[in-house]
Amino acid sequence: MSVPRLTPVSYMVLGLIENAGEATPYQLKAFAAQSVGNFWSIQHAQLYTESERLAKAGLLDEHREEGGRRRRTYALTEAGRAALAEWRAAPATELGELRSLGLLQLFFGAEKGPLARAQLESHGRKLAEYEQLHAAAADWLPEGQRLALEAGIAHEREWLRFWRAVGDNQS
Amino acid sequence: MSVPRLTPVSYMVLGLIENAGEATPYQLKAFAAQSVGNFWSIQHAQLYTESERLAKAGLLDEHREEGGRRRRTYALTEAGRAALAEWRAAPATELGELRSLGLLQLFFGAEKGPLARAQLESHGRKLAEYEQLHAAAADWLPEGQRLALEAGIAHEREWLRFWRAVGDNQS
DNA sequence: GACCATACCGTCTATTCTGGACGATGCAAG
DNA sequence: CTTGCATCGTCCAGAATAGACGGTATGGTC
Repeated sequence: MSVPRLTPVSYMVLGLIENAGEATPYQLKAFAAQSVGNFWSIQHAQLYTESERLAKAGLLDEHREEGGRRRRTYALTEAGRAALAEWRAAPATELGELRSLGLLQLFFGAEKGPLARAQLESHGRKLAEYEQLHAAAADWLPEGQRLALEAGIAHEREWLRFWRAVGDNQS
Repeated sequence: MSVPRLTPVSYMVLGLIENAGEATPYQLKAFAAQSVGNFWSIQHAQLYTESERLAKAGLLDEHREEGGRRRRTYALTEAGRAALAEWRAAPATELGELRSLGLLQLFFGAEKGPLARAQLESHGRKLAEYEQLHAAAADWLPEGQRLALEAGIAHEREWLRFWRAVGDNQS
């Protein structure tokens, strides 16, 4: 019940469980993989440890299957709901970081041509994936999730512009 | 001399030291803060541990002041130079992640107005900083570094577009 | 109804990274 | 000479990562 530090990952878990009503860590993994994981990925193992941690802190309610796999299913407690609401109500001012390996290589003087080609390939693929997702899901997705997806699309387009420019004026 | 896993941070340290010729971790911290740290930040403590690790691996040469602060100064060895070159020659295909706390809050249903305002403020500030840096340094910066800065600027502009749109069509 | 392949699911370990406290040294102004 | 600030380095607890490993359920096939 003691309240440990809540990290972005904590809120991710709380938020995902709020969306789902209740879920096992394994299910969270699947939800995350095709949504929030696209811009904030985490290790699957962490979903297990984080859920447990949040349960210990009284923010999640845990109950476990009797037989078989003994799956743990989690749901929000009132305290969990409150913590999530409180976090949402305090707009973040922090900025993300690009953390692009390709950009790092460029920064340290890698050859532009091959690097641009490699990155264009990857970003092109990712953009196509996002666009397909958007076409399929845009009108039933909650607005925040749709907007997040659109942010992802916009940044992928920006990366394509960028690497195209890098690749063009090189040899 | 055994070669441990080299991480992006390893190459960052190697690259920074290559730029500087030789440097103490404390100096690296200063270099990083105003350049590569803008898109791939690390803890200052890690510069000390990573330098030591790389020295143990034979990629850096370490020598220590006799008196006073007993600063350690590092320089690339041949092996270090080679490792860096090898890394640069293998173009990364990985993609970065947005990892924006604000986007996370939006995803999970935070109110758009206040969030957009907070983010616009932060991104506006950052963009101004980048633009000033670009104006001051664009023509003497190595090309890769200049391009990285321009990537940062472009993405900040994209964020501003995005959060403006989010803030506009809200209540 | 034994078997096998394959999906489903959870845990574990080693290592790295983060956040931030803490403390020491050096320098300059009063 | 002492006080205050910048410089500089170390340390620790806890969070996160990478990925190996192992167990459980399911549904064919022979």
